[in-house]
Parts: sequence; structure tokens; C-alpha cells
Amino acid sequence: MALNEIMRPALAASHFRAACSNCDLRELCLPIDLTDDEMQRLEMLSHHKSNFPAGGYLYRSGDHFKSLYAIRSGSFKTRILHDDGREQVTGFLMAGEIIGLDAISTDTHTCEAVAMEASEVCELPFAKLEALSREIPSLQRHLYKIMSHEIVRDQGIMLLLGSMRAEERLAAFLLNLSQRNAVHGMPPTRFTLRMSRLEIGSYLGMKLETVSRTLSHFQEEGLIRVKARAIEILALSRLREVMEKP
Amino acid sequence: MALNEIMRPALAASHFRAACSNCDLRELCLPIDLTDDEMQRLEMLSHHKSNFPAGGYLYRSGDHFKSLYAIRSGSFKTRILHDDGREQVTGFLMAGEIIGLDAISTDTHTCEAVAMEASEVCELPFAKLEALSREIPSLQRHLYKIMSHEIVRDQGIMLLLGSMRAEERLAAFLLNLSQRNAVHGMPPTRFTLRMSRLEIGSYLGMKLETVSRTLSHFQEEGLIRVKARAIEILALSRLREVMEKP
DNA sequence: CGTAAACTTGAACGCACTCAAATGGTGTGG
DNA sequence: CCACACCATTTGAGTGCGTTCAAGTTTACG
Repeated sequence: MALNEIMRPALAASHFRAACSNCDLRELCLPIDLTDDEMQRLEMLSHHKSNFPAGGYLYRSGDHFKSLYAIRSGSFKTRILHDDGREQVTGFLMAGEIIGLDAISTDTHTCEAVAMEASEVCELPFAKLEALSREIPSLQRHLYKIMSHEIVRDQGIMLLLGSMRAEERLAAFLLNLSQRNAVHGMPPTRFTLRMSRLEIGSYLGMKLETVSRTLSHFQEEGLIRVKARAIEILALSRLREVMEKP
Repeated sequence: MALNEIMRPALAASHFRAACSNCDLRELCLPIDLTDDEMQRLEMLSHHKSNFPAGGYLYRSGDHFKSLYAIRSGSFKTRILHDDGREQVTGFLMAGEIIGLDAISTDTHTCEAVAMEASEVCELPFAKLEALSREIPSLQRHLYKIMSHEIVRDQGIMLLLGSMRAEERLAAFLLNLSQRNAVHGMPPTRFTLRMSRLEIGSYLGMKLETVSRTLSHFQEEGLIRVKARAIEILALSRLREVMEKP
């Protein structure tokens, strides 16, 4: 497994933008190939929720499962909460990605999704999606692939959390963001973090101070430039080396 | 999220034992409700591979994806390999569980599955399974649920790796094994580990020495009794407390 | 423009790692 | 059935990475 595939690979963000009344759902998370007629049927079952506020909950842990959501614009974080107060950020999701897959298993959301900025989502009622996927084989296959893709992504993060050091984790994280930002038309070496050091730390299994220190260290090494949440990658290839050296 | 749900919950092992010519597939991983006729059709598409040898590969990383596998007896570990030699065990799978879900995404296996003892599996050709699931709604729903369940499990392990200490991780691991063993008719407080300290360490993100030391420590505390790979849990509730105290 | 939150940096600590050696367990061939 | 070899496991001692605690500084936002 190539190291640049460890975290959510570029295709996660680039393909699949499924049907929804106001979204181009033709590229929802993975490539989907539907006829115009099929596309229209997919669009008919979706609702559009616009102007989702920053900090707002898309759903909470324990909520009854009804729909998947396709992020049309903005970004979300998902997290699971512990009884004892600890929390773990399990993902940062960007436009074009699908959110809510965890809830299918038990018909209850096991994590919660919070908007990190003003965002728009398409609601995809799962019962309808399921029924339609029975009639459109390529849609069914697509749903299976999206879910499998999420499994691969999560296992990549298990590798990261289980066997990488702090520097390697952060390098992997930055490179992953770089890839995913590039997909949205932004330059791969300049982007703005949507999340705090605390959230990055929770995601990567380290403390916020360690995140901050490691970013500073990368800057001293000339690998990146950090200015608050603005990141500029100065040496992509050397950053990859950081990640690949045990 | 309750702490005893963090790792693969009991239902993962208890329910779903899907159709396969020689297996009772009626309970494959999650409850499945099919008519006799539907069951027969599910069984018709499956092959039975018996006598899978210990240490043998069910599939390797990079193999072309063709089938899912239902474990009929025995157990497997799945792991992802790094370019630089590091490996991460991503799961220990027991009878009744489904293996190979990661490969649907790209039609290529991203991890490898190795038998930890002599095992039997049912092969479920995915193309046929997919087609049949279009005709049997409850089978389709079942497949979605199994995949979602794997996502929930993986995210539980992310929580474990990202925010728990060594003692807590190992306590969670033992309690999870206890649950899953109970499901197979074995007493919940006495079971045999199928995996080495090295493999446990890889799975839990710690070194084998730390696994060993922590087991010894639990024994000194009177929580468990360890004799090589034989484990006896002496104080289930106190072991849960270990896991729940930050 | 002022306040609170986010971030950076420093210093000391501690958990888990590394290195190393001894012990125990397992399987195989004599 | 035992002896040997090999691998798995345990245990010890010392180290280091990341944490904790504690300022000080910058940024975001009303």
C-alpha cells in the first residue's frame, strides 16, 4: 500500500456527487455512470437543505437514521463521544463526500456530524435510495463502492494511529488535505485549514500542543509555511519522505 | 457510546451466517430474514472451500476482487502492509463473520487475510450476490448493514487507538473477545487467544513487550489469569472499570 | 476595539519504547 | 518418549517521544 493512499485518497473527494435536486450528483464520491433518465430519478428522491450554519449539527449520536447526506458545499467533522467525556474525531468531510454511512447498521447514528463552516447538503432518504438502487444496478454498485471506500479509509487511519509517529501522522494529514483541495480546483500547495489544532489532534491521536509544535518544526525545516490556519507546502516531496521513513 | 460497544460488538459475531452450500448462512453477521426459497437461491450461488490451512492466505494485497467470504469455522486476521515494511493488523475475524469488504471499492484487495488456525470459509461471488440482492430487498439491506457495521467497528478502533492508554486498550480487547467467544457457546470468562502478543500489539498500536507487561499487570491485580494463550477473566466488572477510567 | 478563544512555546514528567537477557512452550526428529 | 532447537513470552533497565502544566502571544469575532 502506497503511503500517499493511507488517508482518504483524492478519489474520495473527486468522484460521486450524487443526484440531488440542486446538486450535480453525477460525481458523488466515486465515478457514477447513469443515463439522463436514471439521473433524473435519483434527483427526484433527494431534498436540498441549504444554508447549514457553521457549528450546527447535521445529526447527533443516537438520532434515528433516515437519510444519507451529500455535502454540496462547506465541510463537516464527524466524531464519536465517550461516556467519560473523551471524544474522537473520525473524519473531516468536504464537498462531494457522503456522510452518515455509519448509521445504516443499526438505524441509529453512532457518531455526530458538525459543520465546520456554513455548508449545504443534499439529503438522500435512504429507503428511497435503497429502492431505486434495486432498479438501477450501477447505482447499487456505486453505493457498495462508497461504503467499501469508507472502510478502506478507516483502515488507513488505523494504520496511521497504530504505527506512525507524530511527525509522520501530521505529514500524512497535510498531504491528504493537499490532494483533496487540489480536487476542488484549489492549488495543492496552498490551502486553509477548516479545523482547529485541537480537532486535528483528536483526529490524529495527539495533543494540540504536539500538533502545534510539529507544524512549527516542519516550518523550521522549510517543509511548509504556517500562518495561523493558512498552510503553504514548500517541499511536497520532502514532506512525503517524512511520512515514509519509519 | 457505551464503552462495551467500542470494539466489534457481540452482534457482529452472533448474527449473519449467510447462505453457502454447506453453511447455515441464515445468520451471517447480522440477523437476516429470508424465505426458504430466497435462502435456497442464496445458497446456490456460494461455493464451499473446506480445510483452509493455518497460516494460509485467503487473499493477498493486490489480488483481484471476486468474492466475499463467510467464515464457517476457524479464524483469520486481516492486515495492511506498508511500503517500508510496517504492518497493521486491522481485524481478527471469527466464525460467522464476513471478510473481504474492503475490496469492493477498487475491485482489488487492499489488505491481506491470513488464517490463524485451520479454517473453513464459504465463498460468495460478489457479482452474483449483487445481482441477487437486487431481487431480494432484505438481502440488499443486509449487505448495506454489514458494510455499515464494519465502518462502525473501524471507527471504534480509531477511538481506541486515538484516545486510550495501553491498559484501556487491552482491557477493551479482552472484553471484546469475551463477548464474541460467549456468542460461540464458549464461557465468557475462559478462552484461548488465537493470536500472538506481536499480533495483538499490532492491532492495538503497542509493542509486544507492552502487551505482555500489561497482561502480567492485570494478573497481579487479580483481574485475569494468564497462562500462555489461555485467558481467564476473574473480575469482569473491574476490567470494565479499567477501560472506563481516563 | 476589546474580550475570549486559539495558538505557540518552554520546562519537567511519565508512559510506552528500545535493547537485552532469561525463561517457557512447542514441535520435530532421533 | 525424550532431547534439542526454535520461537514466543516474560522481565529488567534505561531512554525518549509525546504529554502535562504553565505561561505568553496571536487571532477571530461581536
